[in-house]
Amino acid sequence: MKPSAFEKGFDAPLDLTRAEHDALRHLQALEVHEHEPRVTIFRQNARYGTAYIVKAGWLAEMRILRDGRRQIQNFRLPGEVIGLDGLAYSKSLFAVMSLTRVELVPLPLESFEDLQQRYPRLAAIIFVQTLRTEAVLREWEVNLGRRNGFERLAHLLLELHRRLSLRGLIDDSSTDLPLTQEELADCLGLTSVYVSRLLKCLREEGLAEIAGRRLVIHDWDGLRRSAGFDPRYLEGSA
Amino acid sequence: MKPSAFEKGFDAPLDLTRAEHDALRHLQALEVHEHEPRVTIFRQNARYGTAYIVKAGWLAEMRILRDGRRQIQNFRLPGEVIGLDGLAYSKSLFAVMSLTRVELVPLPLESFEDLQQRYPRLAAIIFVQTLRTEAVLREWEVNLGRRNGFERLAHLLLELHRRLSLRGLIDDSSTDLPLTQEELADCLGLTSVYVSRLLKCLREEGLAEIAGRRLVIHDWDGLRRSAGFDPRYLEGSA
DNA sequence: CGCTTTCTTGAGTAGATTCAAGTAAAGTGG
DNA sequence: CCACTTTACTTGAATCTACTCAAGAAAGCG
Repeated sequence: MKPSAFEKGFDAPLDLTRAEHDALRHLQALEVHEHEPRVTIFRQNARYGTAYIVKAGWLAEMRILRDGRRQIQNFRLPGEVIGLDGLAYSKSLFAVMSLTRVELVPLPLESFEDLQQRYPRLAAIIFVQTLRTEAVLREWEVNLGRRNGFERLAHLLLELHRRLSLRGLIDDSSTDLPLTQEELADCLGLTSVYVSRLLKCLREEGLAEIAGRRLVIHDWDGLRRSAGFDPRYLEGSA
Repeated sequence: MKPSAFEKGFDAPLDLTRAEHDALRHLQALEVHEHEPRVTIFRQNARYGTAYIVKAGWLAEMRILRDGRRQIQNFRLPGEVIGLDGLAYSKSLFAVMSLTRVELVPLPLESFEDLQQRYPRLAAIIFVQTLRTEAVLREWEVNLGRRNGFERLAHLLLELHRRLSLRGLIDDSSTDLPLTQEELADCLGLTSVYVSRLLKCLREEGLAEIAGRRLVIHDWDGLRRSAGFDPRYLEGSA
């Protein structure tokens, strides 16, 4: 059977045994929660119950400040886990929202120690994934702190393309990009007005363009250079 | 015996058994590496060997871009672990530098699975710490992306104060702050010139001041309000 | 005590914001 | 299927936050 994007996310760090694969399949078979696009999965400050493995779809993790300012902290794509921080905090520090239709496989936190016992390598994979997430957050810090608007946007588009492509979710040269300019702005620490101007720049310089909710990268190498993009933080343990 | 800052870092999430305490003590007794201030502990892009538990001192984790721009991604204080990302990446994505004299206790990565076997709760604590680190990085993203210079600086000072205080490292109302304005700027995504001006603001408004490498917070509550600081991301599983 | 690094302050500038108005695109209901 | 409403995007002009350049003061170091 061809591995799904869901399984690819888990396969990346270690090769799984049959039993581990079966455990994953079993989880999926048991129960899958579906949600519409733009639905809140975890509310900020709400108590955690269970975590979920993303089986399909895109999600965004975000913080909203009291005056309405919003910062998107990360995306979650198939094969990644949301709500794991319930292991360290009883109330969520950020919100999670679906960007597309999503399918989520529950991974109850109470049974996490059990998982650690029965499938230590699955637990290890989740730990490694957490470290990968950390690397992404660190890259976003660099993006927000030390790159200008143009570089930030270029970098984000390259990251998304790479993350999707690693999961086999790129059909052709263009990709579905279910983000408004407002949301892009909230990833980049910019305003939507300025993102619109930056996209125009990218288009005019023939680097990339977003049209009809799809992203097309025309000049991969030029884009990489102008973003200072180095994909190693997204790759396996290479 | 009074728990050291080192042990406090590990105590926070779970109470340790005697055996686990002994394991920690044993590690410390075995070998402690000391380093001078402003020394590179991990070079960017270098291969990982071992991780270290910080026993004493401050460190900074940072990324340097090709043109010299620098972003400090996080600090590491006693009780925290550096170099853990060696479990997910073979080459380090960022550099780690000592800010003060530091004492480091080696935690070899090859023996990590062993640790997981023999002391699963120590491994669990390290996992929870990793999730806490993630929360700090997320807060820095918010700081960099959606707060202005004044708020960013105020927020950082409050975070540092809190993190030190949780480890029992605040002597009186003032704290040692081994950071140049250049380094503060590289945490905040600003320039050192502007940080100097912002510090003047803080001083003039009677909120806080840095003098002679020490931080004094005069108006805790005013500072909290102007930073929008909510310390929950630093606390236990409350 | 001289040398270097760090900090301060001023003046001019640029990257990004705000405000505002208009256009295009996407839903919604008759 | 079309008129209506709403949401998303584009563009211009004015403004501001934070930067650059520069030069002098203060502090740390050998």
